[in-house]
Amino acid sequence: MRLSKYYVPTLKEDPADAEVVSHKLLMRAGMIRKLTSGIYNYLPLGLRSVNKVAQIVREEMDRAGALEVLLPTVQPADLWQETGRWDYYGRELLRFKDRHDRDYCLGPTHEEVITDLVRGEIKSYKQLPVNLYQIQTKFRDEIRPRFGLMRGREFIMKDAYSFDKDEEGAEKSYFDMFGAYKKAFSRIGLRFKPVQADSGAIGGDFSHEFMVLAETGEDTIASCKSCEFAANLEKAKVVVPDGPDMTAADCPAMEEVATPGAHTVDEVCAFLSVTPDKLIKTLLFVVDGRPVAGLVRGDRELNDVKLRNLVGGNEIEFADEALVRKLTNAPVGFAGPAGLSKDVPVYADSELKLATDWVAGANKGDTHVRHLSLGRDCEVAGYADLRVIEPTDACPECGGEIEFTKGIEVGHVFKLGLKYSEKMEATFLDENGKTKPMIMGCYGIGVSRIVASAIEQNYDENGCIFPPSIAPFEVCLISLGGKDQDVADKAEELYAEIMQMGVDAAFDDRKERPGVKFAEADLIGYPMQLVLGGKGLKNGIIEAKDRKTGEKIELPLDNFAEAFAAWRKRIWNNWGLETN
RNA sequence: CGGGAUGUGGCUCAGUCUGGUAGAGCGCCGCGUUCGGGACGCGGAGAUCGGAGGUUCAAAUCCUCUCAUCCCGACCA
Repeated sequence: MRLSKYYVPTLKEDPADAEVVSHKLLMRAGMIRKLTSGIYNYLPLGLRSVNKVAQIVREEMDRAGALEVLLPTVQPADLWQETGRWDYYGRELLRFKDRHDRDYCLGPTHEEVITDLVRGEIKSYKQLPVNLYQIQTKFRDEIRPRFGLMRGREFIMKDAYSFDKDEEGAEKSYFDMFGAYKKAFSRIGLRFKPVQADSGAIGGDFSHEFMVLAETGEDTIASCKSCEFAANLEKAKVVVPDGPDMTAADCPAMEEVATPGAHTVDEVCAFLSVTPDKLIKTLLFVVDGRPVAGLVRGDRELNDVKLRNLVGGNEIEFADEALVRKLTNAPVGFAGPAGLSKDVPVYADSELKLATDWVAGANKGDTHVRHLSLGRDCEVAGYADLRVIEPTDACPECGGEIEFTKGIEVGHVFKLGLKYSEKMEATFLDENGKTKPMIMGCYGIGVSRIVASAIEQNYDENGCIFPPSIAPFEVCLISLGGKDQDVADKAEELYAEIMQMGVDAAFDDRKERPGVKFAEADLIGYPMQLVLGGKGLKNGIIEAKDRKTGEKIELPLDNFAEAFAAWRKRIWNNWGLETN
């Protein structure tokens, strides 16, 4: 590709509305342009990267036996009504009507459509398993799109759906995808980690997220320094250290104490001169419309996903101020487990069994209680792991040390089970002629998000640093033959040679000053730069720069193809990649 | 949806408080010089100051409404 005939509108300054590096650099390198909030145009360079990611994903999906299809973006409401998601999915689902006043939506995901397709075609266990995937544009009307391609409303995603006749098959499909994902992300050249994720009502280890490790990630991962354990913060189990059950132990009679104006844990502690670990924090939630209370120690954080899963709910949110008043007869800040409305089941974090004589809210304005015993003074519906893991906690699998890292979710594998097949009657006849629902799994990869996360993980003050596997072009050949026709001619010759090798090259043959060419090559982040100048030509060499390390070497012009091939191989290898 | 902020040539911003003929840098076009890390000189084009209404002799500037975008929060594969 000749840059003189290409379209790369670079920017010298950061766009005003970009916050994160990937957004700034994608804009500055002329790869994307915003059309409207959360919706972007992909320019030639950006599209090339997206397509390269998609192609790697496609190859690994095919290799794993999945079959590519293409499903519509516009979906009829009645399918969504079948699964109940038309009502449940909420504002994120962009709905509209056609000229006949029929309801439609833009697909944020395709479980309904794929299940509908399969149920019409597959009737026998002999046709199973089947795994269908597509690479396509999704639309989710995010409450708050941000960070450029990282969290857009419209984005490109690969989604796959597997259908199996039994549990063993479903498990195999799941782990086949898990393996394919590892291969795909490795080939893309990103540092990533599969982590256990929340699988809602399904339970077990049948949900993993693939995280690209980057400082700027929105998610936090808890991982073990000594074993393989890694989990999303919301999923990470907390193991309570052994100790005697103190819920029935002796404790002075509970008494109320006035704590005027003390709402927060810190304020109460300061007022009563106790440490936060002597306090019980009582948090009121609404799960699927019903109130629930969760108890954790004053110095801990309650994990709402764990509480939601414990009570088997779908949607959990904090009780609003009015509800708190109704349930506790007090303003926010004075809720406690003792004397709470009987309509509210109280669940306590397991850790609370290990001590007694607590301080807690009194369900009365400006008042707390002390000497509270959970066994004596309140009714606890159950004890369970309810809190968020902390770096000081032990690894739940091996007891080792835990560390926290930031990550960007770029893939998710999930066992769906019968959720959709039952509701939509996607059934088949088994070996015994019995009708059974298919067992499903779904597997997503954020294709456009990967391009952004590659930049989040690899950039410097001069611009992007793309892995060669997904760079818009692997190499940029820069000709400094301004008025030196010999240089220009030789560059042409080299370009032809590189093209002949089948290498993806950009040829900077523009009439620009050298500084401009260098700066733009760095900004765009071609992993390899070849610079041919007058002096080099005279000395029979061309300069080769590794964008990642900045290392420059000289390649001989005699035998250029061979020297270049060897250098190129080294660059790929340094990224942990194989040349194709 | 709550809190905060911003809308001025293609881009980044000044000008708004204190109303008086719309600015700079970058980019773009032309000419010349320059040519190994985003050059320089000269000459140009390009803006109904987000939109609507109002106050005023006069509005980018003051008032009202509205739209859009961004940030924080809640939310989210």
